[in-house]
Amino acid sequence: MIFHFREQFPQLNVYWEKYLPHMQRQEVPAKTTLLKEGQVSQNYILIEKGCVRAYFDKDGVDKTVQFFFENSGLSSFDSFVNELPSPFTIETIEPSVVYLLSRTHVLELMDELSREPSFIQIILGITAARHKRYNDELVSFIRDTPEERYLRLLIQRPHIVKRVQQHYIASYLGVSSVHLSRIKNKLAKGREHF
Amino acid sequence: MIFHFREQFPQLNVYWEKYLPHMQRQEVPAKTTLLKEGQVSQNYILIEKGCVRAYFDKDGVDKTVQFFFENSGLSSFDSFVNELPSPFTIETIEPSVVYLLSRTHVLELMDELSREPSFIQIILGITAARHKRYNDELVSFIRDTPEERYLRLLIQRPHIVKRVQQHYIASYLGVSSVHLSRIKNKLAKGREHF
DNA sequence: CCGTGACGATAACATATGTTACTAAATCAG
DNA sequence: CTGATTTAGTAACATATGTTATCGTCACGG
Repeated sequence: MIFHFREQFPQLNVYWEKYLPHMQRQEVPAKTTLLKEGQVSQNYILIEKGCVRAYFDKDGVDKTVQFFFENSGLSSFDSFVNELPSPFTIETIEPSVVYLLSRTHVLELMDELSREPSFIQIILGITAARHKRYNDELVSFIRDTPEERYLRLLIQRPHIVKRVQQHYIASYLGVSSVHLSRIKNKLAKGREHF
Repeated sequence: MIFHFREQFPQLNVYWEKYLPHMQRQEVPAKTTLLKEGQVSQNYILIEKGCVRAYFDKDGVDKTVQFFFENSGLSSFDSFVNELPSPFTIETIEPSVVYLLSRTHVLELMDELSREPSFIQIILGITAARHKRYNDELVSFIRDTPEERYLRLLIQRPHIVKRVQQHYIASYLGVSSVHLSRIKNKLAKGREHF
């Protein structure tokens, strides 16, 4: 779906730096669409500054799938690799600075990378990490109530809650923004006995 | 999480057949636990006949994650590979015939397999297919109502609905069995105008 | 053949969540 | 700076879903 590995695999930074001259730098305001649902992803996106979300439309309602922050890279995986219509939109949440690297250059980079002795380990590591992330997300949807999912987010990834507007958080948790307000209210009441 | 690839990668059958002598055949009744949540998975499981489900316990309630049928193999992936406690239980739904292949032999098999020229393609293919499956499942949970998920199951994997008891289906869809009854009832009423 | 238990349907009620509308505060654009 | 837009909170009501209890059917073992 989406992959981002710069922060997990710093040994790759040398490659990114080598390809910097081929990247297109963009300063964009909030709510800028970087890739539209239904279009073919042409660029791998690296975030230098700011914050981005991936979402798709269901009967006119946004469904947020994931958030991305500085020093991470992403693409609509299947769309980018196989030149298929992307199943979701990628849009900035804050004013951001991003670098775009075209498919051609990414393929070149991959080709170089494949000569790296630890290529298999890197690919397997990336794959396993990505798999674990999606899997944990799925299990959380199956197992947890929205309130539990919110608490988990607060504990495990508090920067997201601090930084992202609440209606996006609600959309990510799978509830309406009204209901997220209720959840927060209920949790606050639970704490006020102290 | 769980992987099963025999049906998708028939070119691997020669390997399974070679290791048949090392497999332990078991005929077991329905509701037999093959691997218990919290224990370390010691065997890769191949289903010759019957039907199996993976589930975990949440506050005393079953949460079914996946179903498996004849000619597919499975394991609790992370548990089997990294010798960790399995996050879920694997249990037969019907009287079944299964073959168990121990970790030692699976590792031997993998070692042989890695000399196969198309090893990378096979691994990537397996990984990509597995990733797509989990991803589709996650998207369905985010996007669809339980009723839509049930319709999707009816259309895309009708054999599951035909073969598996309804409370397991309900658990898999993420609703109570009472509510699944309501959904079926509502759908039946929608159709009775014809 | 009978009793027992598993299964699915249904009803009644409880709780969770969505929807709409309104308000106040914060943020943005000119 | 100021009006317009965005955002978060709240209330009231509607719908979805869970829980418990009951019932009829069916399969199975004694």
